Amino acid sequence: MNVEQNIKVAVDAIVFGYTEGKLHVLLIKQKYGPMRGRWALVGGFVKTSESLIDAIHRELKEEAGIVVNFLEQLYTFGDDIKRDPRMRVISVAYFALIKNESVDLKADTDAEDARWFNIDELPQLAYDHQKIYEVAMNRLRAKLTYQPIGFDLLPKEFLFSDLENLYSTILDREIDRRNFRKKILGFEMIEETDKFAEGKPGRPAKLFRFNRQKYNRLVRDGFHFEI
Amino acid sequence: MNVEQNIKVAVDAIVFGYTEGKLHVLLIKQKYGPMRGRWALVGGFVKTSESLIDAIHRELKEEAGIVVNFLEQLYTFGDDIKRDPRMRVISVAYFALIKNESVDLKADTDAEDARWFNIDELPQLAYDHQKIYEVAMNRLRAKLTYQPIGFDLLPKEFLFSDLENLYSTILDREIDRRNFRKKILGFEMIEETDKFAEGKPGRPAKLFRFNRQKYNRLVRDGFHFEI
DNA sequence: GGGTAATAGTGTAATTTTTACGTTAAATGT
DNA sequence: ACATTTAACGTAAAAATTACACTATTACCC
Repeated sequence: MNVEQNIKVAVDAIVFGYTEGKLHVLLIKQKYGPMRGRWALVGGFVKTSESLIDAIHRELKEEAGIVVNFLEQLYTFGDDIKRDPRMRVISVAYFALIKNESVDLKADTDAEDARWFNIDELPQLAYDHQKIYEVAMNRLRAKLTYQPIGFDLLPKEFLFSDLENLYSTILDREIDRRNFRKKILGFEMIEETDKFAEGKPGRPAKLFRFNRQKYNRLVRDGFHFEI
Repeated sequence: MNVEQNIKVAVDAIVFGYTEGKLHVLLIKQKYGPMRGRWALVGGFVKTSESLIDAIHRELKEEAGIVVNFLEQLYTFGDDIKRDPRMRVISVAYFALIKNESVDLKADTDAEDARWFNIDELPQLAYDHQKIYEVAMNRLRAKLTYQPIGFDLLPKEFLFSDLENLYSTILDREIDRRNFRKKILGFEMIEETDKFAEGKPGRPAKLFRFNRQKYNRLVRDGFHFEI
């Protein structure tokens, strides 16, 4: 069978990280092509015999040298025929979260540079990547309230104040410390460690750990996370 | 620029309808190709200069002669390299709802037949369409609880008992009639008409109407629908 | 070593939301 | 007129959410 169609398929990933109390996005400076010099999401063309998920994993490794912590399909952008000026390209966008501790960015052939940008200081983005970013921010905010993805942005062991801060930063609203703690602890999916934070003024805070097994068990039994 | 890639892009729509208290899915009997004789979702290849959304609207019209009431992207299926045995095809799947009153199915060139199937009596589906159906059912159930999409499956004017029935059928759980009515009416987005149901035993029921403008206004003001 | 500044940690009462539940109302068919 | 069928409705108990302020533990400075 011969299908008369000339559409190329790309994958792009929007990767969020959280450092120093701020949300960041990973961008790659384009080395070639019509968007040379502009910053863009991690991404590239899918190979003919490669699954979409393999393609995005490959690009994350090639362009930034990272392995992410959470990854899911976001949306497929294919309504703007001219989103790539060279030819018809549709992009299957992925949404990713990474614990910043695990990040060691390394630029590679396709990219002149890979960098984290504070979301309040994003440069002008290539292609329709600004649109993808906006869809992703909405997904992040929505998802944060009904799935425990905040833990995928924090180190394995974290402070309650960090978690609280992450929520109030991303959701952009104040959170009552006591009620928040009560609620989260009530879920019984995070555990105290016997370690304490060091090098900060004030009373040292306990470190906590998210127990994904416990969470999965709860979900199996019909539990629904909700902030 | 020349990209070495030979992937074809298709769109498929899973269309839900609700008639006689049962949920139905629209299927097309394949006339040609490797799945000849099998039932499949509405769909086909995207044209090179056609947006994805135009493509799915075109297929819905060509293959079934329908205009749907609600349409959104569901997921892009592209991880199974052999989902189409002929060549590499990825499918951008759409999720659609239709008021059955407006349905007048007409088969066309690509399809030998277009038919509604009760979801409890689905035939074996072509390609990976069973998988798409399952993802869509999950989306339908989830979405029903946090967006007023039930109204997109009912006639413009409907009975409370129909709405209640729709919810308990799709969510597969019992619903307390009084609490349900109280909650829905409390949202102030549906209106009484001065008409009554006819031709049924028992006390005649009032017909109601969903007011989308009111709903949109509520959403603008921060309202969140939730059953 | 005592005071101050900084962050961590905790409980209770009021309000709101959700749940559970039974009786009367209006029509049709015999 | 009476039996059957579905519609319509309100209240009390329970649960969840919100609002709110003080004590605890450390480091630093004098």
